[in-house]
Amino acid sequence: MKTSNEIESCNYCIYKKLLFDSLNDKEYQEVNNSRTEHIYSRGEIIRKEGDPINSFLYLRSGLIKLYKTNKSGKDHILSINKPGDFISLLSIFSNSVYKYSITAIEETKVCEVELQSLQKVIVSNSAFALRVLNRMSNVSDDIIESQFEIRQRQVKGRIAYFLLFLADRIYHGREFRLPITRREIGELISMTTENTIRTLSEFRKDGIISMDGKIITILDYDRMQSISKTG
Amino acid sequence: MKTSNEIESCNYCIYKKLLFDSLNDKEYQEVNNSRTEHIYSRGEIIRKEGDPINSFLYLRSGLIKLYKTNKSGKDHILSINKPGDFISLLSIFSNSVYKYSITAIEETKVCEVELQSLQKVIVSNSAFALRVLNRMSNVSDDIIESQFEIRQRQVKGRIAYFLLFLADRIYHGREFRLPITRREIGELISMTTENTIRTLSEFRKDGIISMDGKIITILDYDRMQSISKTG
DNA sequence: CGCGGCTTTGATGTTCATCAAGTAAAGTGG
DNA sequence: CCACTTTACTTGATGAACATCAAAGCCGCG
Repeated sequence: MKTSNEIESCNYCIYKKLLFDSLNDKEYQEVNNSRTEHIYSRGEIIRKEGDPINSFLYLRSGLIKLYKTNKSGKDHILSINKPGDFISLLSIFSNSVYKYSITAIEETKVCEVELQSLQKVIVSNSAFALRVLNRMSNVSDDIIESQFEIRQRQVKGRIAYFLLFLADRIYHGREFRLPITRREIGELISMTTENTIRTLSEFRKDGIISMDGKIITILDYDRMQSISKTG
Repeated sequence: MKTSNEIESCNYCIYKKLLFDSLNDKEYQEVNNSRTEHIYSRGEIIRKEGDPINSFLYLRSGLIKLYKTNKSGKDHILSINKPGDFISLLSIFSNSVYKYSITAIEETKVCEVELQSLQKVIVSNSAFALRVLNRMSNVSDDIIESQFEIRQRQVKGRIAYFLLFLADRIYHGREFRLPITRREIGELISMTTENTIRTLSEFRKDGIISMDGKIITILDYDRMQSISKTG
């Protein structure tokens, strides 16, 4: 992890509109003065389940995964998040430690604001508080939603759902580089690595996707959607 | 649904300590004046996915299920909640409609506070706001936690996990009446009704539980725990 | 260059869903 | 309150979906 010496201005940050718009100058200074920026490279752990929470984190650029590790040491990915999503969940108000681990799956820039400063501003500015809550609850709701969608499908449908998630919500295009390994896809959709690979290969053989290592192109979008719905 | 004419005092309510303790007299009046009580009998729908949110709900007595219905019409239960848990999720601050359906699975008393009153008090009293958030985020976190636990087990482990949940967290004893049907257990643990029944029967044959209709007694608690862990 | 993690495919067996068919229990209308 | 209808429960048989084990090629990195 690298901490930037020169802090970037928030003027062009997506969070400017999403969040900080409702702050007055003094409040903004309070937040900004306690704000630091950190850059994590692919694979670096940002926070571990059980780490103490003493700051509020949001993702400025890059991509992260939220996951939990079970007693056997197996990871289960809860969600993949992009800029605009919060990293900190609501636990920052209730739990003293992180309930989930967070790892960068691409080079990722994270903004960190000390919890004390955030709380000060939240108490004084209820419009801001509402926005923070709003965003945080979205993260939880999205996790619950996607788990709901995953659990009612079988392998093919799960893979299709995941590929469409990447195409539509993350990369906004039909060709992209898989940000995670095939093992991790398995950890996300609750399947073994082998079956994940087998299903991707089937999609390739059936002409639904083309695949070159991690580069995936969705060739038949309609069929993919149909598999995601029915599978 | 029956609406009580005489509103009960909050003095002996569990939420008194959990929530309303931090309110001053004026704030308490604000909340209490807009508060109504409703009694739902077993099976009655309290809110449906998509219903507009215009109040804040909490469970005073009884038992409810939170669930979502998929496009094929199949229900998936997200959680079972008891008094002390909130019914309203964080969506009350962000979404205008319920994201989950809520149904009483036992005779249930629900307190309802108009959203406007709640928001007024939240803005004026940050200690109260924090407590509300706290409780609400717990509900989301619990859903995510239990889905995480369920998805890494197979049938026997899932059933064992669920029975231990009932014994330890809901009924605080080894003998209890199943609050939901076997089909609903399937909807909760993502299994078919038949396999749910078969597994319960196996547990009975193996002397781990005894079963008389909906009455379950856990005979061998240790073995049940071991199945929940390893299965 | 070699080691470890990732990827791939095949063979095999287990777990689970589906279908079928019947009993029991619970709710409903006359 | 009883006949009727629906829903819940149960068991067995069968096949599909999936995990596991095994073995080998690939790739990146120190």
